[in-house]
Amino acid sequence: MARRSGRRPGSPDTREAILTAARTAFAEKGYDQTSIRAIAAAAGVDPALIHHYFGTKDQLFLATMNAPFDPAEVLPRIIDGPREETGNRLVRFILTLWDSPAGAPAAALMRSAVSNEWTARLVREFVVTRILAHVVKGLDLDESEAPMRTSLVVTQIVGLVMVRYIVKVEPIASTPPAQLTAAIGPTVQHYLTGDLPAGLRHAELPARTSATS
Amino acid sequence: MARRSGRRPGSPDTREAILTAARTAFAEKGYDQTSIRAIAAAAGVDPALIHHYFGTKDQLFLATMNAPFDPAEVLPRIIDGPREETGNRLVRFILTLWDSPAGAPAAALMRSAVSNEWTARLVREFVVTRILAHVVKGLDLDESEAPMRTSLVVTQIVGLVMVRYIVKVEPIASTPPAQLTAAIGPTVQHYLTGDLPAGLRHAELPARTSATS
DNA sequence: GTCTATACAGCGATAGAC
DNA sequence: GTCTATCGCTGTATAGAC
Repeated sequence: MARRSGRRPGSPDTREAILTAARTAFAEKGYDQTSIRAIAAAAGVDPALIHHYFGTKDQLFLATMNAPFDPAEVLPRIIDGPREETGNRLVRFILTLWDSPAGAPAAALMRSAVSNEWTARLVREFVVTRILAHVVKGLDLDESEAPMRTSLVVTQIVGLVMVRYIVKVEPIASTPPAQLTAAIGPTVQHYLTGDLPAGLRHAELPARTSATS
Repeated sequence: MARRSGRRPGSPDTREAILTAARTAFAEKGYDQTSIRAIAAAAGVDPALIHHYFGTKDQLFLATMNAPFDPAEVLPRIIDGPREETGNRLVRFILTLWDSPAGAPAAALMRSAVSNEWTARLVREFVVTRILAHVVKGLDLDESEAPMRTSLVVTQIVGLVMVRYIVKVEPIASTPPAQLTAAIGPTVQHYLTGDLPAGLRHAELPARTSATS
């Protein structure tokens, strides 16, 4: 948890020091803007050691992504409970995740997904399939509506995360989780189980736009 | 509009060629990931010419930002009309802006704001103050509620833009603007004029979180 | 195991020849 | 006006000495 401060010659847990330094660095700057040298400096080790332990920069990034949380253990906290409060539980889960140490890899992933194609794919598969797919599945929705409902939920969640943790716009960045949940949870709930406007109920997506002005 | 393809020795409108190439490059890669050399190659000019015309890379970026649209001309399209449909008009405006050529600078700004501090400030001031502040002002809201309502709107708008234009998650990325407006407009409307949960009605933001788990 | 030294590529920016 | 050449810097990655 604590960042390595001084020099650490001959430390046995150099590997862990590199990992934690890499986590915070990636979380703050994103993948592209984080240099191996900077990670090495923060960890108090030599840059060459990083390559020695983890190989390439990509492999190091993936190593920091491992085991931020266990989906099987955490999913019930979103799924179990009254159906009408799934939105609240989802928002609350997101906020507690990001406010915890496990939020650092998530921040890194978000920051990197914007300018990096393969991390963007990681986001889609990780967040969408590993979390939201299970949540939606437990709500016995019309299967043809599920993708659109999921996407709408993603817009609200991604926007919340971006504004609160990445761009840090006030007052959202300083609002307590409980109140934020009360404000945004109902929106997510509506996207999950509320009425969808006619036309996007089913997955019929016309190639033409009808009215834009 | 069309990207310069071949070589253009001695062209009189080299400046414009550079600008359009820069716009699309910044829009696709963001500020940091776009190199002067890449822009020059796309425009079919020499890298040194870019410095000659625009000075530094920052100045070139700012030059591409100029005049995507005129707020004074476009704001009435959001403000004028029934108060209960302001959310719809706002979402529709965002979608038409981003689907138009003027969306390229906006995309560049969004992509860059994530990893770049001074472009993030640009986003906050440009989008929030130059657009949303005027919209909110026209709704005769409780002044103490305005910042929180604006922030909530920003979460939904930013999320929509991120999912549709930056990360391009389906089916949102392919949904016609009209149907997207119908789905998300009411959310924005609710954040603007709907009931806020007790506790964040006013700007009293306790430093402690009350209940997170 | 750990670190010094360095190879190699790409960046923004500048000077100056044509 | 346009382009060649180059400087100074930073990045990843590797080879090899201790």
